[in-house]
Amino acid sequence: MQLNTPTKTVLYSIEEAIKSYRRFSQKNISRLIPGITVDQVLILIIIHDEKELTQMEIANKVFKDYASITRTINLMVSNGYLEKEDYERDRRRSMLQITSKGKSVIKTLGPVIEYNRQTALAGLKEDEIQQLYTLLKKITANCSSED
Amino acid sequence: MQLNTPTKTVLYSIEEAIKSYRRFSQKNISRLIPGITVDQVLILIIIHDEKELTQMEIANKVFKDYASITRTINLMVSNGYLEKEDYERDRRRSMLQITSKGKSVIKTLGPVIEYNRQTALAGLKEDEIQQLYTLLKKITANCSSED
DNA sequence: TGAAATTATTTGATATATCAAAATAAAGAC
DNA sequence: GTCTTTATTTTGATATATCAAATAATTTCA
Repeated sequence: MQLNTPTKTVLYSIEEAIKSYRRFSQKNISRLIPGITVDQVLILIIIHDEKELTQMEIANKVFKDYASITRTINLMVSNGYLEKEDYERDRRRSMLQITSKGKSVIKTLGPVIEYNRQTALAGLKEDEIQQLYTLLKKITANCSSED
Repeated sequence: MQLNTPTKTVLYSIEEAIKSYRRFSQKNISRLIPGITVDQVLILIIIHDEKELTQMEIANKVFKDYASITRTINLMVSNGYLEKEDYERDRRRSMLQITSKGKSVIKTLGPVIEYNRQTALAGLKEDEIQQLYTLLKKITANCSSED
C-alpha cells in the first residue's frame, strides 16, 4: 500500500494553519499577560458571554475532554481568574464567576485578540472566508457521522 | 471592548474541523491497532518516506516541539515500532529504523488512512479542495511573519 | 418511596505539549 | 589545536489530553 505523502493532503494544511495561528496568538497574548494560555482566555470569554454554562458545555465549546476542562478550570481558579460558587439548583455543578482579575484580562486582551484574528485573515475576502467556513463545516460533518 | 463571539469566527471552525478529523481518524485506527496514536502513525510514515531525517526535521513536519518529539519517539522505541541505531556521521543524532512491527502497522493501516482522508473530504470537489488549501496557506503565512 | 438509570464532575494513570535549561557533539575562528 | 559558537537531543517542571473508572447528585418510574 503506497500512501500519498501525508504532508501533502489538505488535512495536513488545516493542522498547519491552526497550529500557526495558535502559536501566533499565544505569543501576542503572552507579551501582554504572561502566564495565561489561549485556551484559558477563550474559556474566560465564553463564560463572560454566557454565564450559566456547565463545565460540560464549556468543554464541548472548546472541543476538550471533560477531565481536561476540570483541570484547566481548577487551575484558572488557583490562578485567580475564576471562582467557583455554590449552585443551588444542581449541587453537582458550581457557578463559575469571573473574578476582577479575570475581567481585566478580558479587557486588556480584547484588542490583541481582535488583532490576532484580523492579522490571521488578512488578505482574505469576505466571500473567501465564507467559502472556507462552508468547506470546513463539511469536513466536520463528514467526520462526525456516528459509526 | 466587546469581542465577537470567538465561536463564530472561521478560525474556530478550523479548530473544530481538525479536531473532528483527529478524533475520527483515531477511532478508526484504534479499531485495527489499539495503542497507537494518529501522530505516531504519521511519524512512522514520515520516516518511512524519508529515511535519514533528524528528530528536529520530523518535529517540524508534524508541528511539534523538539522535546515532545524526543519523548514520543522514545515511547515508540519502547513500544517496538522504532529502533535507534548509531549514526556515524553525527554522533549527536541516531539513525531511526522502522521495525518489522512498525512496518506491519503501516501496511495494516494504509487502507484506513486512505479511508479516513476520503471520508473527511467526501463531497468536496477538486477545485474546492484546492481553494481550501490556498486559503489555509494564506492564514499560515499571515501567522508566520517574524515579529 | 426507593431502586435503577442518568447526568455532571472528578480522579488516576499515562501520554503529550511547552518553555527553559542542560548535555553533547560538530563546526568555525583564530 | 584550543576556544567559541552553533546544532541536536535530552531533561526538568508544569500544564494539558485522553480513557477508564469513581463520586456524587439528579431524575425516572415501578
